[in-house]
Amino acid sequence: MERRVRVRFAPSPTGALHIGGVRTALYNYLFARQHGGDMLLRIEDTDSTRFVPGAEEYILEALDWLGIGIDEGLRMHNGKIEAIGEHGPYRQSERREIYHQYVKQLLDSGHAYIAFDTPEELEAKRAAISNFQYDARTRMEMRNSLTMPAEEVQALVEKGEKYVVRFKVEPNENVHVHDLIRGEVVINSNILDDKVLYKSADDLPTYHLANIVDDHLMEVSHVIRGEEWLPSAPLHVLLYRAFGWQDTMPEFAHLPLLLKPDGNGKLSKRDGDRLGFPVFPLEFHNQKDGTVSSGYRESGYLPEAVINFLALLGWHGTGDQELYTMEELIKEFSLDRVSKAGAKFDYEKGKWFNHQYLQLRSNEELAEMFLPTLAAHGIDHPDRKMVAQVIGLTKDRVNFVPELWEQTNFFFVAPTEYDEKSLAKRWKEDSPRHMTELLEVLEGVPSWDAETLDNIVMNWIAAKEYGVGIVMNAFRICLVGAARGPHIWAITDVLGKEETIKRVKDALTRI
RNA sequence: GGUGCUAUCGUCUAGUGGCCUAGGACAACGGCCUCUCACGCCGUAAACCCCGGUUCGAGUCCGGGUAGCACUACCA
Repeated sequence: MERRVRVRFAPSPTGALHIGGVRTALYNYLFARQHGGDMLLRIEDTDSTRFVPGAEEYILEALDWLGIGIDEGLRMHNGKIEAIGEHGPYRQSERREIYHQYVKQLLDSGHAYIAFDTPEELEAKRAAISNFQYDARTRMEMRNSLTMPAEEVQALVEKGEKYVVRFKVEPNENVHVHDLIRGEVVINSNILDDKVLYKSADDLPTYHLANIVDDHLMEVSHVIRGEEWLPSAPLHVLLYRAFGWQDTMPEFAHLPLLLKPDGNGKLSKRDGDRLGFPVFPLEFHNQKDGTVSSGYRESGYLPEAVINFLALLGWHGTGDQELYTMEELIKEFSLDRVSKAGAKFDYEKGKWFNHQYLQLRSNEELAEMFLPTLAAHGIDHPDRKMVAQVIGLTKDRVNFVPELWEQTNFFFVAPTEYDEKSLAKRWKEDSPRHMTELLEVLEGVPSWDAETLDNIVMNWIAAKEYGVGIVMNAFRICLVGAARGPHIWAITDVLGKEETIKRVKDALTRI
C-alpha cells in the first residue's frame, strides 16, 4: 500500500526562522515535490510564553521569498496569511479541543497519568537526587494519579489545581526507530522519562503530544526534521503505539545539524553577530526584545543562491554538479544522499553561489535592485539605462548588489580626491603634459565611440612614442580617481565627451 | 554523568571491497590575459581520527578506543 507523500514543516513562532530551519523546510519541500506529494506548514505554538509577535508572518514570508511553496496549512499569499486544506486549524494553539480528546484517550487507556508535582518540587527533587528522572523507578514516590486515590485526584482537578499529564513509559523495552538517513536506531525505554504531554496551566499540550496527534490527523507520511529530535524519536514511536496508530506511523529522517563555521556546535544567532554574516533569511525586528537581526535578503542575497547553497549543505548529487536550479534539485534530491555528519556553515562559499547567480540576472533587473543603494548615496533619480549599462560593466566583479556601489561610484560622482597609491605608481613626471596633450586629441575626435577613440588615441601614443601604460593609467586616474575599473573606453562611453574632458581638466588642476 | 548520533583536504563533499597514484567545489597560493583593478582561464599545495580484525586486497566491512556534536525542561 503506497501512501501519498505528505510532509510538513512545523516551526515555532519564537523568533526569526533560523537558516537551519530553512534548510529543513527546503528538504521537506524537495521531497514532497519530487514525489508529487504535499508540503504542509503547521505552526507549533504550544509554548505561549515563548511566542514572539510577527514571527509567524516572518516565517511564511521567508519561505515565500525563497520559493518554498506550501500546499496545505498556512502560507503567505500576496502579502497576507492564508490557510488552506481540510486538516485545519493549522496553528496548534487553535487545536485545544482536539488535543483534549487524545489526552483523555491516553488517560483512559492507562498510557498516561495526571501529576501534581510543582516545578519547585521537581527542582528540589533534582537538586537532592543526582540524575533524577521522572520514570518507572521514581513515579511511585511522586504526587500523581498513580499514587493518590482517584477521588482526591478528581477533587484537586475540579478545584483547579495545576497539573500535567505524563506519558507512562514502560520500562526496559528496546524501542526501534527506523531512520531513512541513519538506519536502525535502538534505545532502551529505561533512559526515557515520563514526558509531560499536557499542561493544565495553559491548557495546551507539549510538542511531543501535539506533534504526534497532528501528524496522524494530517496524514503525514514522512517526518523530515533536524537531528536534535533523534533522541526523542523513540518516545514518539511509543506514542504512536499507545494511540494504536503504528500502522500509519510516518517514516523518519533526521537531518544533520548546521554547525558554526569556527570550532564546533550548532550554528546560533550569536555566531552570525560574532562572525558578521546573517543566520536568518530576512531581516527581523524582534518586538519582544527589541533586537534586530540581519537577513540574507537585505544583505543582497538572491533567493536562488540561498537555496542552492543550503541544498548542498548536507546533500550532494551523484556527480560534480554544484549549481542547481530548484527544478533540478527537485529532480535529483534524495534522502539517501543526505550526509550523516553535521555541516559547518561556510559563509565564503555562500558568497560564491551568490556571485554565480548574480551573473545570470539581467542588467535591468540588477539596476532595479541597485536603486536603494544609489539612493542611500544621494543618487535619487538616476538614468535607468545608464545604471544598467554600468552594471553590465562591473557585475562580474561583485558578489552582492550593494557592492556594485564601490565598483560604479565614479560613474555617478566625479572624483575629487585621487588614490595615493595609484598616484605613486601610475602618475609620472610627464603625466600632466601627457594629459594636456590628450585633451587636445580628445577635443578633436570626429566621433565619441570606443573604436574611434581607441584608434585615434593609440595612434597618437604610438606617434609620440609614449608608453601606452603610462598614458592610459594617468587618464584612468583622472576619470576614476584610482587605478582600477572597467576598460577605459567603456568608461568614456558612459561618461560622454564633455564629462570626460572636464574630469581630465579638473585632475590637472588638482594633482 | 547517562543515552544516542557522527568521523575523507582549512571548509562543503565524491567514494557503497580492486576503476584511489583518493575526484570536484569554496578559500589560499602561483601563472596567463591586460592600460588598471577585478572577472575569467590554467596550475600548485592540501585529507581517509587511532588501534586491531575480516579479506588475495579496506577510505569502503566488523570490533575497540578517541574526539566532536545532540539530547537529557510543565521549550520546541
